[in-house]
Amino acid sequence: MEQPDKGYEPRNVEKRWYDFWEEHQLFAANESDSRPGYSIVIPPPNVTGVLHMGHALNVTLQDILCRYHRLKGHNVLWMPGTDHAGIATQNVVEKKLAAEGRNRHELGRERFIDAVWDWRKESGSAIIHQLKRLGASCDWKRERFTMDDGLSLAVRTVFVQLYHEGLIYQGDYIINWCHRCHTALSDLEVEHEEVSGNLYQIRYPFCDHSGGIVIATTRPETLFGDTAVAVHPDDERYRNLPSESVLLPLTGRSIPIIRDAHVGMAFGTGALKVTPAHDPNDFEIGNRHNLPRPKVIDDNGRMTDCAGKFEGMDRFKCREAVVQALQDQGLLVGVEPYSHNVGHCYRCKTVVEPNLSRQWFVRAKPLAEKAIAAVQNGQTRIIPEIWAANYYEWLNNIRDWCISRQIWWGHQIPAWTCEACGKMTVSLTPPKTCDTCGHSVLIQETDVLDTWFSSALWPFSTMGWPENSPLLKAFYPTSVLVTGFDILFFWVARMMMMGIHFMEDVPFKDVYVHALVRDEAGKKMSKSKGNVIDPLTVMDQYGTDAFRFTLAAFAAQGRDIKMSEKRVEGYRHFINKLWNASRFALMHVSPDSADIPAGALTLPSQWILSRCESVARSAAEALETYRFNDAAGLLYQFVWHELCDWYLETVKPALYGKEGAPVLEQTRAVLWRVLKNTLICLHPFTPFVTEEIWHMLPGTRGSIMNARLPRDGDPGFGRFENTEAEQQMAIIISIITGIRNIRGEMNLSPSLKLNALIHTEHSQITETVHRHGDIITHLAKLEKLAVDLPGERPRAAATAIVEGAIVFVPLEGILDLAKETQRLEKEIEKLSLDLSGVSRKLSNDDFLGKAPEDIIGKVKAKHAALSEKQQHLQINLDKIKAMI
RNA sequence: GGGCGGGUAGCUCAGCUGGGAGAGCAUCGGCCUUACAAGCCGAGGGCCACAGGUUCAAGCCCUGUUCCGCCUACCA
Repeated sequence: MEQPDKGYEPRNVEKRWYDFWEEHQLFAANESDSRPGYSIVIPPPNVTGVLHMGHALNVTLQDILCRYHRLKGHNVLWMPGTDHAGIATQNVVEKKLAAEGRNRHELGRERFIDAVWDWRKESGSAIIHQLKRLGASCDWKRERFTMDDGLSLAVRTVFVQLYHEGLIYQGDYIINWCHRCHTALSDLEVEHEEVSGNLYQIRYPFCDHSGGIVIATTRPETLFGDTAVAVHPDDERYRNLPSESVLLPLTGRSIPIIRDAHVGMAFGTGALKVTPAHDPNDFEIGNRHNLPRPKVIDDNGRMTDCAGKFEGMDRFKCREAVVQALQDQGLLVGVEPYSHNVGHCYRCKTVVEPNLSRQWFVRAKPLAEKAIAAVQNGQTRIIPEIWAANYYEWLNNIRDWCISRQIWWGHQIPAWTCEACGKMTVSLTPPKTCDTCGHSVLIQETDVLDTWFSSALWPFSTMGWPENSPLLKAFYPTSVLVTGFDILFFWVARMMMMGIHFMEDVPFKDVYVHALVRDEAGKKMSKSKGNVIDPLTVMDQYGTDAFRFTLAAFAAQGRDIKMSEKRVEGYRHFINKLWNASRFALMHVSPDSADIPAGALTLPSQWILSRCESVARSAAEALETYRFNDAAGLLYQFVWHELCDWYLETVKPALYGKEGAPVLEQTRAVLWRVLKNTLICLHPFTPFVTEEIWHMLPGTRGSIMNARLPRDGDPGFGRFENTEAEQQMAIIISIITGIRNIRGEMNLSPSLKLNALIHTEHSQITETVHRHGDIITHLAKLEKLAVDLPGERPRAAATAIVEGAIVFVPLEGILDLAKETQRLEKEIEKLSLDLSGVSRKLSNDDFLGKAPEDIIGKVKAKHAALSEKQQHLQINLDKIKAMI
């Protein structure tokens, strides 16, 4: 005989339903739909990428939002796509070539770019498949790529317009140069890292070779590019110098001593070597003093002819050699260990060199001002708000954005230089003639644009801009951008700038900034550290739903999420619990269960319906405010500890009871309704298992994705909310728990039937026990249950005190008197501690005079309850003691 | 140098506008009870980093100290 599945097996289920969703186009947005629109553009993963934890969190949160809004009845667009990731991708393909013993220079630009496209074709969709594994409900038919024709047109259009508006310019400036990637980098693409090096003190002698000025540097090899020594204008030490110039060591070149306020008098000797071509400050100083700016390190990291006999030497080798030479000549005054920050390439970690070169820049200030204003005036909300401060900070101090890169893979800058007059023509398409002189031979700029330039246009370029497309009309601005804080500046701020400039509206109404996923120890996951947890492995092992639920439950954490498989395992148990509870429910419900028959519902049914509606509402509220963890927690608590622990247990007698009884039909109907609504509420978090159960649930048709959330505004929603039922159920639960507690503490076998007597003065309790005593009898495994006004107490009884009542479990003959004495004493001690705290408050006139009424009332009630409880226990304790 | 976040149970973390300290995991005890041992029932466990302050009342607000982490920066 075929055994039913004991546990939930996600493997086949996930594949099956994902295919089903795609097949039925359930992810498709419709630009001519009248329903309220909801849109998200995905942060495009790099084409080189493989799914990591960061993607998993980011994509899961977006998917939860999209699925939630679909269940709300919205017309949802989740725009997917990938990023060409200029330097990163070029590096990957170059590495591949290197493995074959080739390099891009042999191939030439065109063939190299073809090779990159080929590579993208064969492996670029890996990341997309992995997103699908996660359940991502993107509208895949609309998938875009930052280098596809449409987006490339958008890039050129933006470039041309900004150029003509004077917001893009070309100029000679100090930029960050990576010798390995052989390109300029923007300031953001440089990672500063503390490195321990040396601070060298070098004497620059006066021209008569006497004395001199001692300067300090961490990069002695750059001295060949020095064109001055600078001191502070107010520095007394350098007031009357024997000479106004010094000899540059190892060269014999004479350089002037200049006065510039940039120099810090307190640092070292207060004298600074000025190397305009290789240091941003020195560059500024050089400009102020009209100094020449010779380059001493070339684009490959080797010394130029300026370095004399060191020409051609590697920059770091040269450093050693220069130090040695200086020492030989007695010009090295001192060396001290010095730790300082050094810039590294964010892609290949090579030490970057500040380097003078001709680059393209975006004038950022005017764009930034509007981006700041848009957040200040609430057009875009940043959530959590704390990140707005970082956003302002960066934009307020923004510097011009270096957008040109000396690589091949990317959008080639649409600028052409005239062979005849040397003037620039910037145009959407290759110009036939020079704008200035009309000459017809023009050469295109070889540089490509920073990858983030095209990313900055993503919210509107993907929707068809520069066309005024129906998609833009329907879905721009997008509802929310979900992203990690690591790209707040790289991406979010720049999308804001570009969106406002070109669309005259912000790109998104909300920005939800989530944490970064780290390993168990809180370290960044990286291949080199070997601490990477692969999301695919986790999904294989625990199922995608369990993984997604974990991510959602973690989403609240501040800046870090420490991922551990242990946690995922816990949530796998939850998925399995849901699975088993559903299996149980499915044994009892039928298509006829869809309508709840007229007639009074049993208390547990009233209660669970009330709870279900309340949880649905709270979970929805949590999602509306991006409190993913709260929503997940509410549903978890409800399913496990209310639906399973209490409701399913209370209704078993009815479900296994007499066929045809009204209570049976009723219970089946309630079970059906609660299960159905629970599945819908859970679906955004755990799409696969809920879809699977949905199809097993009689009376449902089609995909759960077409269902509607139970929520405010629905006809009939709220009609089951019932505070009285919740109160009565709370009484029953506390009585049962009290009796179970006695059983546990006394080590009484679960199979031993007990009697219980409840003393209470509260008619609500008396009535509840009278009407629903069967539930207590069943779940506390009682033989007899009675309720009475307080009076004669049974002999040798264990006691449980609950709010407003006292429960006796007579244990004549089996009560361990010593044990019960101990238990009661411990309990009383705990109570007196609580009680003394409360009493202190009530005897405090300040408290009584200043605290609000409701608080005082609460404390008084608390006091009464505690002392009543203590009294009861004390009486019992005395009684037991008398028996010993 | 500037800024930000965090220090709550053994572990990982919740704790919203101040009003009786929570969850999951782990631990201990009892249960194969007919959806589930990936389970059920129960228990123990916290000077909420430290020191002050504001308040009738502080995990929460203010000040300082300390430890950890991150971001940012042109002192060579």
